[in-house]
Amino acid sequence: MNYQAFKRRISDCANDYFSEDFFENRRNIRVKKDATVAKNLEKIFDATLKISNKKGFQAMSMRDLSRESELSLGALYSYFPSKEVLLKMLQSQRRSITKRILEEYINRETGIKDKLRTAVRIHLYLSEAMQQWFYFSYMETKNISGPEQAKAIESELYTEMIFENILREGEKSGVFLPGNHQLTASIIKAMLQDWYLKRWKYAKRNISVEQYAKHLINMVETFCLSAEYDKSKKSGGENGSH
Amino acid sequence: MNYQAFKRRISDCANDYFSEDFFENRRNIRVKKDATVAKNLEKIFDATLKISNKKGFQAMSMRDLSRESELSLGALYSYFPSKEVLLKMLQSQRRSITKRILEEYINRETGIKDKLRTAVRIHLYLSEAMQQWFYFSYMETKNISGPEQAKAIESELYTEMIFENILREGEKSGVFLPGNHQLTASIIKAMLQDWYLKRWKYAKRNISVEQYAKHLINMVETFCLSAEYDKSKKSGGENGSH
DNA sequence: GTCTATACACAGATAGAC
DNA sequence: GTCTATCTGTGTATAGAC
Repeated sequence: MNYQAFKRRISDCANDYFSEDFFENRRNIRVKKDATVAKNLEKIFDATLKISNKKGFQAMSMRDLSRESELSLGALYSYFPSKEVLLKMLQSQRRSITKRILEEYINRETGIKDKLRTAVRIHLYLSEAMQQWFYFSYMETKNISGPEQAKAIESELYTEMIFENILREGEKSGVFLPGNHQLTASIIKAMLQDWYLKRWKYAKRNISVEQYAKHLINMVETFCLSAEYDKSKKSGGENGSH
Repeated sequence: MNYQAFKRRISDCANDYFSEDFFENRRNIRVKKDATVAKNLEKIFDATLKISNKKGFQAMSMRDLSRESELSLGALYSYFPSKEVLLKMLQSQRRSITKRILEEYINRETGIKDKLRTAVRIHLYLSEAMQQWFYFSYMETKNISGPEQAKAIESELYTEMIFENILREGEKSGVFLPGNHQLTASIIKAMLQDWYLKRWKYAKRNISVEQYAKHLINMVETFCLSAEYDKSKKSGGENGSH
């Protein structure tokens, strides 16, 4: 599975505006026809991400959004009742996609070593395919009050737990070394996040998502794999990172 | 050098509002007496960081700041001509401190392995001592236009270069393995940043900055140290991370 | 469904008394 | 040096025509 194949695979389900998770938001929308809703919501969400990633969600005015989305101020407000709810809708729609795809790919793997590799790789691929949203979500949800922030934290811990569980399970079967798996999982998460938080840097250096994935997997396995499973380390292994 | 010792050491110079780097900002301040300026600037900066870390700098109104800093709106404006300049002043003052201390400690080391350890450790200690500002700087400077953003990027790359150079130098003397040092340095930076970006998480888990530093150094050395220098790996070394 | 015009609140910044 | 009172622009959100 490389990035190109991944991107083709998810392109169908990416515009799913009427999945279960999103459905409660449907009542916020005054417009009747589903096709119109899907088309315009996508314009609105895209515009929101584009502007917010330049100057922040707070600093984005509804007039900015109106210009970029090519809908009038009045029209915008028939898709959401307030700017705050717009953010909630965007978050719930994108989070739903992300969770579904991540789980789908990880559950497909059986070997524990492959599970770790796939988790790293798919997370990177996802954040590459939806870079604007991942960045947005990281930067904006911290400033939101109440239940929306709680969901952001939950989401952070959820991904982390995936890695922690893989490491723990791997330790039991002797594939991974014992250690502070929670802390290691946190740090893996941090490394994954850097890919979308510093996209400008890696783009400038022509680091592809494949290269980054390899380097990261190499680093994690060097640290986590127990001796008998660790074939590549200190031997000039084939993957070339070292 | 542990964190407590570090904190005592830097507490004197932390409130240095009249160093060279900051001096050009002195003319923005209408108030004459240096002692008054230092006292009130600290109140203003602290309040700015406190409010901004809750809801973002954009969302912080001057009335919020007035309340928190216990200075009237009018008084505030005798310390800076605009909200935008306030941010510049805060950034230049804190950046100046950070750079000075980081260099001071790293240059003190001679052995290359110690240099790496100290760079990691002092960066973590600094971001622990000035957590609010590190967080603020990360979250806010992305949304700023022009030269201020350029400075943020420069600062990011500067720290990264410190690590890249250490790894490169260590490779020459056979202490570190060859590899993509730039990429490894990026990732080290990401791991360092996680400490202040996810402070809430580590606090809740009672992970101390010492523990985090140890884990991180262990991880980096496992990956970078060449075989003959790597004594702790796969042998249940004394530091207990594995 | 989408538009234009507008209500109303609150932001940043200043004036001038003390 | 610090205060209160106020100016002026821009923000979110709505009303009502088409």
